[in-house]
Amino acid sequence: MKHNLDTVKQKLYDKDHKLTPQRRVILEVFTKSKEKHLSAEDVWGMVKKTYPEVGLATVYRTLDLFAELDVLHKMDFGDGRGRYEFCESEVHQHHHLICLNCGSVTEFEDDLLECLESEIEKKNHFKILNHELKFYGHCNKCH
Amino acid sequence: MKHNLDTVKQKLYDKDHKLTPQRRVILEVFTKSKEKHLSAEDVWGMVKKTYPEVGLATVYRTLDLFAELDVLHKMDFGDGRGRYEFCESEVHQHHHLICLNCGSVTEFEDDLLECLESEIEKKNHFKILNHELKFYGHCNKCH
DNA sequence: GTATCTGCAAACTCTTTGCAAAAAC
DNA sequence: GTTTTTGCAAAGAGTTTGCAGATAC
Repeated sequence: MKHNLDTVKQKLYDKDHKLTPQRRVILEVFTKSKEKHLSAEDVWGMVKKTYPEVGLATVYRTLDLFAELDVLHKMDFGDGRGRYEFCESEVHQHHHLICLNCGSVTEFEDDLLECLESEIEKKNHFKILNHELKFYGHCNKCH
Repeated sequence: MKHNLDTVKQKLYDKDHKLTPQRRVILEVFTKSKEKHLSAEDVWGMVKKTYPEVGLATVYRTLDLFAELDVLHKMDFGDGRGRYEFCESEVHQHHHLICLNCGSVTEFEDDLLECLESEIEKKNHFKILNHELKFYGHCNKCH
């Protein structure tokens, strides 16, 4: 699932939403930023560079909307603010190593959980839609 | 690691904290409540039944303190409020199935991750202190 | 032209903090 | 007696909402 302007436009129109310059710029921020896990305030700061009059409320509303359309994925690293990144797939995200000292977030991929899921689903009568695995500890800079 | 009044008392005294009636009652709430994942407001509601004049700030401060002493473990289920439960072990907590419809939280145990950890530590130069695994989906009531 | 979207300010929720009085030891 | 702890009220952070004007199509 690769998101470009056209696929997002389509998703918006499918649900009677419009493509506004604000939404376009917010989307651009995510394609261009090298930091992946952006908070609303982060996004706002970057959007204002090309669109200074944008409101923070618009950023929040847009991030919400994009999360609803499965364009962005909302995460929580326990620091009291939501973080957003592009949805990797329809189903599962990758996982995160979170440094308790400096707060840095590293990603890693793993398929081990997939095989666990069907077992857990059966045992608990629970339909799994997504999973989230986080390791907390100290990164190589903070040893 | 089983926490009773005496072990907690010891932990408090070890760090020059005092055992107050408020702290005693808050601890009791966790031993007596059948719902395990309590928010500060939850705890406050239950504490007030036996100690009506307690302040919410005291509850927050006590939960913080207990988390620092590894008596309680603070969690986050993505609903914008912190949740607390007894620490299961010095190292790792169990994991959670979170229903996206009704918000119910079920627990499950699994040791599969333990074997993953040393591999991840080596590959990423990351010292893992704790991990957190959550499955989001629909519980048996909400199918 | 009409429904959606925006910016602003105000409201809201959860949590933290400053302070003087109270309590633990 | 000293230090920690408490309750209160006020402040703080992050997020949401109501509304009138603006914009996409």
